[in-house]
Amino acid sequence: MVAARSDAAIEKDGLRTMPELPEVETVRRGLEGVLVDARFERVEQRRPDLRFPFPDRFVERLTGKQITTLGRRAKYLLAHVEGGEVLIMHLGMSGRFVIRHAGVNAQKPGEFLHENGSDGRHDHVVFAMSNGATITYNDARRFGFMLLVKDAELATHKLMAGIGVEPLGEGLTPGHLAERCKGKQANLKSALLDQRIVAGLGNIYVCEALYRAGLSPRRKASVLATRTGKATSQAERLVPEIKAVLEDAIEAGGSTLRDYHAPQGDLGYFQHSFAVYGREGLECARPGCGGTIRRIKQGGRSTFFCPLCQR
DNA sequence: AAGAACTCCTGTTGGC
DNA sequence: TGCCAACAGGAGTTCT
Repeated sequence: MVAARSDAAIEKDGLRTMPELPEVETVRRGLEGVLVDARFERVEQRRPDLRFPFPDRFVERLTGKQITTLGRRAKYLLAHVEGGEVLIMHLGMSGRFVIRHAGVNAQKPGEFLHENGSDGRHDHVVFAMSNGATITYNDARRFGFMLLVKDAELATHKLMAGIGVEPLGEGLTPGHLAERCKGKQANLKSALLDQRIVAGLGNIYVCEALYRAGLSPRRKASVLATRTGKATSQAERLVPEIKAVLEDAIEAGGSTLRDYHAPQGDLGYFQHSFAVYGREGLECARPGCGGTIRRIKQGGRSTFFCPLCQR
């Protein structure tokens, strides 16, 4: 439970963040080098389901196939494979990939996969690639999943069809937010978590973006739009902060990858420091504010914010 | 129709 | 010290 961790523990280990857009993008970059152009030499599926059942003939449909590209949409990883199918992968809450390179840190028989004490019992899928790399998908909570769909059906697949704009693309503008939030009675927090409005934001980065923008998570989403649906100053303020907080996090994840010389390629969890998330009871970091970070529940989830400078 | 509540899961944490 | 309930949350599903 991140929020209740002691300051000392946070100081020592940093916060472990759930996979939101920046984490998924970092995982994508980490996997790209070992997946793209390689073939699945062996695919091991160790249980019938994760969050959803694995696709029919999952192993057979991948084995021997070459991966052409590894993309990302919202929090989904999209591996296009030879033969016209796309492997859709979602990390859920606790999903991670561990990369082992041939001759460097290849797994020996009976060896524990993780240095963190895990005994490998949550290692659900293993990809042995033609380049010698072994990629293991580990997911304790099994909120993640893998699906296979035809290339041509990806765009209309029900998981993809309704997804909103990519926040780092040109689609996220104050005008877009205004249009989608006009008249919306739900609070700002819920609206920004809604994947149909903006893709890839999760609990943490919504809290952080609202903090940076000085907007209260309790305000109605309709604050972003005028009566005629034009962007308000609040929307103008929020959009650049959403982009900035995500870019900062991707940059931090990038440093994690660059600094990664250790034998364990554990992709999926990165240590960040946040301005509000997990900081209940601590002083607001905004110069001159002096407020105290509060935690409230919105939609059953924790929201962290400063009641003094977020209005 | 929009929005809230419920559901899946397991490791970690805090209270007693 | 051990036991157990509460909690973390993405997102599909079900409810109001």
